[in-house]
Amino acid sequence: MPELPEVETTRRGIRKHVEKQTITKVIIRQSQLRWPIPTGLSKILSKQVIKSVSRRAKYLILSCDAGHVILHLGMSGSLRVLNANTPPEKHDHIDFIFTNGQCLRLRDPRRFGAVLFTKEEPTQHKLLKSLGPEPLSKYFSDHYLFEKSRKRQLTIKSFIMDSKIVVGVGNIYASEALFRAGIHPKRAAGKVTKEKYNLLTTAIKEVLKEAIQAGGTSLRDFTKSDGKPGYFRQSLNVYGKKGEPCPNCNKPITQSVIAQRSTYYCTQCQK
DNA sequence: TTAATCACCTGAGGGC
DNA sequence: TGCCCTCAGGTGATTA
Repeated sequence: MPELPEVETTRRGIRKHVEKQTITKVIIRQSQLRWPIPTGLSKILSKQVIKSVSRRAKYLILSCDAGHVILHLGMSGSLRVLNANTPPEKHDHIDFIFTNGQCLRLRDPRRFGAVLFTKEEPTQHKLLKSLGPEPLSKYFSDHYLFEKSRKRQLTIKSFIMDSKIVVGVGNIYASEALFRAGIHPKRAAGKVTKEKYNLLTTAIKEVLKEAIQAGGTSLRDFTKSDGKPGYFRQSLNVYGKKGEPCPNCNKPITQSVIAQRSTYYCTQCQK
């Protein structure tokens, strides 16, 4: 399931194959994703050169002179670069065909992903303009989180998963970062101390950096752009480890549901 | 304004 | 082996 490290891994994987390539056409097999793929996309992108592949939060942005393609991988999406003659398989919804005979292919079994197009600056698109800072940027700090959290009653886990606060912290990495920082996931965000936010900020940055270096976390659905799995799963301390001993104190890991999401934590180490 | 819940979708896995 | 049910999860929309 793609979170920020998986999206960044994908961006790095496809970038060298896609940048400076000229699109000949776009083949849409299934337009009903999270939102319908814009009609006329093939005509708009025909003969366009992809100038850059960038990322904002979990959105990938393919930029060309005509505008910007905004891609979201949703829950189960993956992008691969392969020969355009490779027969599509089930759930291969869209191909961007290039003049060099290659194509960029989106597969998304659960169809929670999205393919959108905008002529405006992508950061001003309605989906992107209200997003919080990138967690690995200098704008994401303990001071920022502390100030944003004052008087907030929601749980700290929901708080750090709110993309208006900070982008890219999904369910897996929220559990892992809170464990590293020693913060109970059900604690009210407004009750967390400045010192704990310092630990949490560091933990979020660390866990995301490590996951990017490992090529993401492969659970059920995620493979990298080369089709290989990511390896950060081997570094998870609590996620998916209900009943297993805590790596710090050996007390069994607890699972409960917070904001409709499975949450894993140690009641001994996280207060 | 804030917080909680719903809806979308399909594959995996468990129970029978 | 096959069927049925539950669970998983990102995020915008809706509701309270």
